[in-house]
Amino acid sequence: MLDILGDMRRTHHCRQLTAADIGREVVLMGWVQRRRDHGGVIFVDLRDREGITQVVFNPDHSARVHAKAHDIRSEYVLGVRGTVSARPDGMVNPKLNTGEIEVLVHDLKILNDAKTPPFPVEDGAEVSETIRLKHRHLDLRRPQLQRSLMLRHKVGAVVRQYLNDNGFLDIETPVLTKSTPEGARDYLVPSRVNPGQFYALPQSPQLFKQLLMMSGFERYYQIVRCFRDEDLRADRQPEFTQIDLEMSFVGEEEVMGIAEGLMKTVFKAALDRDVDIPFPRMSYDEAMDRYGLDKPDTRFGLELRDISDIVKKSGFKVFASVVEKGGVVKALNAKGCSDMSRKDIDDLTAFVAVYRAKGLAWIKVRDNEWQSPIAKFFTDDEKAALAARLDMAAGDLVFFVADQPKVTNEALGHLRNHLGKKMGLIDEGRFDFLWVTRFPMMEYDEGEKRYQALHHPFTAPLEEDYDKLESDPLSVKSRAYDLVLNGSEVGGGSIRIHQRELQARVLAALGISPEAAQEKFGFLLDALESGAPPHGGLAFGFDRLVMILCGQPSIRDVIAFPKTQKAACLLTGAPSAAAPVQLDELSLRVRKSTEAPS
RNA sequence: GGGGGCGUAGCUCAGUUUUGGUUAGAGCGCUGGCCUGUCAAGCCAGAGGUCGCGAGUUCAAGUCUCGUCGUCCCCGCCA
Repeated sequence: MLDILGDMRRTHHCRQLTAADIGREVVLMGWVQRRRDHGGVIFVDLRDREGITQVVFNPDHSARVHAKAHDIRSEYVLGVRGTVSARPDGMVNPKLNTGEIEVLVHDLKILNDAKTPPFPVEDGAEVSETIRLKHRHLDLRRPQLQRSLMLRHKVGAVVRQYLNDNGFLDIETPVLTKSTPEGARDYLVPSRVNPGQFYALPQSPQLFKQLLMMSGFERYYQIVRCFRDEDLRADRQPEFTQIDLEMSFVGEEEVMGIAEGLMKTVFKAALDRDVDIPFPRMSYDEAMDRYGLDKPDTRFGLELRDISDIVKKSGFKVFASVVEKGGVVKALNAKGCSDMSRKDIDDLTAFVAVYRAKGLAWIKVRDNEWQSPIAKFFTDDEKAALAARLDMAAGDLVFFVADQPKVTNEALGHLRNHLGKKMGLIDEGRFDFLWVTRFPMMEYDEGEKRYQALHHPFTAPLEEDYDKLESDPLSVKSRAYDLVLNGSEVGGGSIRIHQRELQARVLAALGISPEAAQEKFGFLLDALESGAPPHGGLAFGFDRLVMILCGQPSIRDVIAFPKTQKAACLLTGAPSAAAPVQLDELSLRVRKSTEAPS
């Protein structure tokens, strides 16, 4: 069979040729971005993954090739042989890297034709995501996605290089593994040879990497797929990728140091930017106090201020009674926003209502007075104290939320981010890293009436808090740390528990009985008795990190084949019904209403 | 599980409320013709519609009602 390429082999890619190549004979291969047929001369913008070069078919140069070029349409696959030529005077295209030259074609191979694409394959074309995902193979031809996925590759490559250089071993862990009913919902895989039994896909390789430390590998990493069967978001996919690492004989400093070096390396390689290390650190309590969230965006101020002490005895009963009941009143001062309309404020009230805030009080600071529905409730002393605490000046607009700490912080924390964007306070060119440390070990789950690990149950408590594990579990701080970048959690980890007795105490504090602990984590508890070294580690959200590096608003934009909000793949049609034969083999039966048509 | 937005030509949208009414429009793309320097090529002509789907109200539904499906954003959820 004759190879369609014949003797034609690519010599250059479509971003490579410059004025220095004028006169050379070259072969380019790629897709037709656009064809401009002037009846006489025909121009084709030829695109490959690197860029675009204009190729020219001139009847005076080769009538045969020119005639053939009439059949060319968008997205046809071409091989062209021709001579690199200077563009005529005044015809240079400054918008193209290769705009100084063009290739005058004397040999054309149409390697494949193509149907008219359902949407233009180019950046800036506003096409619905549904259509794009249905034809993802075409969507992926767009330069933006090509750049993003190439950057993703580059980041992965430098991560591996950096970790290899620092003594980490890339070790694979199972994908078909054991369900750990703590935490997120598992994806389950039925076992054919064990009827009625299921594997779970890993939510992370957490326990395996700890076991590898116990096995003596000392430094482990993996760029690894993780699975969580929870509802999707712009930054959450059911399968996602982590840069997962673990180290033995270390404390927080060593793990954070490796992570900082890794980020520095990545930012240099990906964006040619120098980031300052070490990164600043902030305790969880301070983050909540100043920003209301455990992942503060530190690129702008607009910090929250607790004013509970000032208003607890005020005539404004809403504030006073919230403080009375153990809640907090916090405020943020939107400097210079006093011209905000009533509708704007109503919209913001609706915005915080999403986070369960029952209202949003406000004060507009005018030259000589406060314009506010609540100002009349405060004494002159209280007003003076508020003005001082909140740095109120003419032109300011101050917002207040009064509720239980969780609600107040969450509402104002998100309002802060919202206003930060709206008021243009964020320098988009900035990358602010922040370590958030000293997380609480656990929180109380009102719904399930029990304590839950904030991080995960294998996180070590601070040594000084050991004795409070039973008596005052909510006050116990952990040796966990999250890495926050521009208000987004990009990584998290901890020093782990490496002593069986302590692990048993923590599991007990979480309300897990010794029997249940043995059943779920027995293999870990056993391993902890066999000489487990002190160890700790960290995992980065690879997709999120690449998303930020690419300046994209969704991780779907940095994943080749992402899923929709209903966890469907529009390209392949997954998920789909299973054939009755398959279900039989797996000893499964599906409810009638959802059965596959047979 | 809940709240909100969107669904009309291949694509992006207008038309949908105020006011249900004959033949549903535009731009881009596509097809054909003309055209030898364009790069958002130009000029002329043309084709292209299950108004997401299903019921209902009505003399009459893209438009009103109910349901349903898909998609996006958010809350819950995501140790």
